[in-house]
Amino acid sequence: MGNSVSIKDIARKFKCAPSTISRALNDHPMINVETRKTIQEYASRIGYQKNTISLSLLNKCSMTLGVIIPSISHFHETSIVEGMEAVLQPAGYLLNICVTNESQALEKEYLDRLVANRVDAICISLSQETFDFGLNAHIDQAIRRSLPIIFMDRFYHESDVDRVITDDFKGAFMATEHLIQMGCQRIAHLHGPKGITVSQQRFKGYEACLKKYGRAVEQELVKQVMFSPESAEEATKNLLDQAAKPDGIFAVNDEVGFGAMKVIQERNYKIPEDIALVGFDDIPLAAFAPIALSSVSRQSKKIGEQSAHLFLSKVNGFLGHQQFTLEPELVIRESSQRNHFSKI
Amino acid sequence: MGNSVSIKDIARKFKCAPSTISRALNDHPMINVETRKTIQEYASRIGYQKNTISLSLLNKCSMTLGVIIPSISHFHETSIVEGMEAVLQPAGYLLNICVTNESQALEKEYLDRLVANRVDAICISLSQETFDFGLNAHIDQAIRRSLPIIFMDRFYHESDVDRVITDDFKGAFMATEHLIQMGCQRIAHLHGPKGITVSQQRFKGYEACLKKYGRAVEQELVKQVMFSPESAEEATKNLLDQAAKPDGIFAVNDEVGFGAMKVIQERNYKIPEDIALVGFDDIPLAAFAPIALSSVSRQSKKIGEQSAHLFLSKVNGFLGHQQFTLEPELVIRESSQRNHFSKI
DNA sequence: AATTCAATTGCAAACGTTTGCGTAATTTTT
DNA sequence: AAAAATTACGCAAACGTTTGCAATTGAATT
Repeated sequence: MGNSVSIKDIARKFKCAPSTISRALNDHPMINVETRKTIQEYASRIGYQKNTISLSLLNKCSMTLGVIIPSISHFHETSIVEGMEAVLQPAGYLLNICVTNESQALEKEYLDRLVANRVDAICISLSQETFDFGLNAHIDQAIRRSLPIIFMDRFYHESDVDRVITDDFKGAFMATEHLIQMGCQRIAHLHGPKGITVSQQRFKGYEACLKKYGRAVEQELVKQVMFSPESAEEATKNLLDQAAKPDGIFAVNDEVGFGAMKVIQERNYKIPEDIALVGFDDIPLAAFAPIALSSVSRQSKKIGEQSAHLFLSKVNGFLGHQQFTLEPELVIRESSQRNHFSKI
Repeated sequence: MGNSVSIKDIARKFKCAPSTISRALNDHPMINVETRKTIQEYASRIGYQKNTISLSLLNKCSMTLGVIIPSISHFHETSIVEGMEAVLQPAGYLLNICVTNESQALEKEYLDRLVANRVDAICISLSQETFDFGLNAHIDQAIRRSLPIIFMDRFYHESDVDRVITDDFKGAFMATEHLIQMGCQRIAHLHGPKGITVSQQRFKGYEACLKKYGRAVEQELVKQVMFSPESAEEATKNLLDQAAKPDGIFAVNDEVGFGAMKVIQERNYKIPEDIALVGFDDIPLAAFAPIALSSVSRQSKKIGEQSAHLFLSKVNGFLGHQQFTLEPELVIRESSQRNHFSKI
């Protein structure tokens, strides 16, 4: 930091102008080949490292992408980060990652800080607070200063915006349809917390699918859960305590699916014969479950990759907005594959 | 980026010097209260945002911490990031997160880039390649230019270095001792990939504990696994196929513990009565397992917090190196609590 | 009315790098 | 040998901000 060597220091050493050093280090054509060699050797010997801060100031680009996400503790978010990094590392970019914990206030503060740091763009998954109450003023302001904003998962304004999302509705639809095709007559849904976007989308997909097949949503087959084991287990117990039990369960995510599986097994029901089970997110542990858990993949890594590509295209001067909706993918495993054993 | 408004622009607008604007915006005492108000109002109206890049250049500090980690897909690493952010957000710092995928080459490149960006310090968990082959030259060089380097998990040089780690050896020891106290006579270990540091540390803890209780490591009770479901299941099957079966299993991590649990249940052994099971890392899903999985917590979040505090202390001028070793914590759940049911 | 003092504001340098332009030195061409 | 062209390097401005010091203004003191 304080004591790092600069181009000026090297210039003093060689009694020449800083510009000469700069040109030597950057292989400028108009430089004597001998001088260049001498300077380059000296620079690498003392471990000179270009100060990119001054370059950012000069070029008005920081080679940094700001990433604002509500959380970083789930497979989905870390996969997004992995996807971004895979694309942006080779392109020479760094990532500034900010976690908002679904708080609008923090999101606002981070956004300001990233703007102050002049990141080249921001990829954001809106906090629940921002999303629910439409508190977009800070985002709008950022867009107005023509900072590229790329939305992931949660967004607003259908058309005038860059975004990369997966179709949660469709994923839920697919999961439910799959259960129907496996012969399930009474399909329950473990509904996520009301306030959370994915909960709502996934319920709607479930609802729409039932409707398509001429079935109605039965209140007693929809139980709301928190994203905690206790909650998932309790809700499943309630489901199984009812007179008319479900023979299929679509869980809002894999964690909840795990809780359901636990209770189902404790009650000695067979999965998938008695009750078929499908989760969501396709976390790595889904395959590790006692009965490998069927799940819907959100293509999380692809969201990161696609967002990064969108960013690069904007850096390279692409004008106009781009919108990508990635297809969810149903991964069928033991927990719902009813012909699994009979086939063998 | 290109079109953002600067202090000079505002100065032109008010026909005064940039320094006046600067002082007004920073509440400098030697400024007319009227001027200040006018300027501040105008600035906030047009959404002026200070360019911190120029400040970084001037103050030789970027208010950014570089974080280099081998992976970001596990609970451990994301918790570290969470812990850091919790401490550093209020302090006004941003995080540059770089994922090396255990590659020394990438680690090197990221390190260079972070140095070029003049981050105020780097928190690093060495890549396996760097660690195994002692390819520390790039790290040493960074240290020599007096950039603060804080090691997490993997480090070298016992004393001349800042580091925050958890005692994996001790954690493994505790897990094994717990199984012994639960009355297990034949304790197996599902050993992680040979090359990985945690595998080695955890095996050593297992070994040392057995030794303390006058038992030897039995080759046929130690099976090596990859961190994949298939591998964990296969190894467990091998264990259970043997004539002398284990009555306790210490798995190198929770994912492997899940695989083991699956096979044990398939074979209709009872957990924990027939076979007690302990994992490692205490991932959130451990509590969701069909039989809630006992596990050793690495205090991942605390690693992040402590590293952040260490960083702040160095920023504030603390000289000399600091070394923290956090205590692992054994979380006992159903899978190993043998008096669990009898007590009720 | 001359002088001192305080209150505001301006000037310029600094941070590290790049780059267009000018200029000197050297070589080539007439 | 003079003119032109080429080569290699230096100068200075620019990016946006802060800050010590100088300068200006006006008021208060002698």
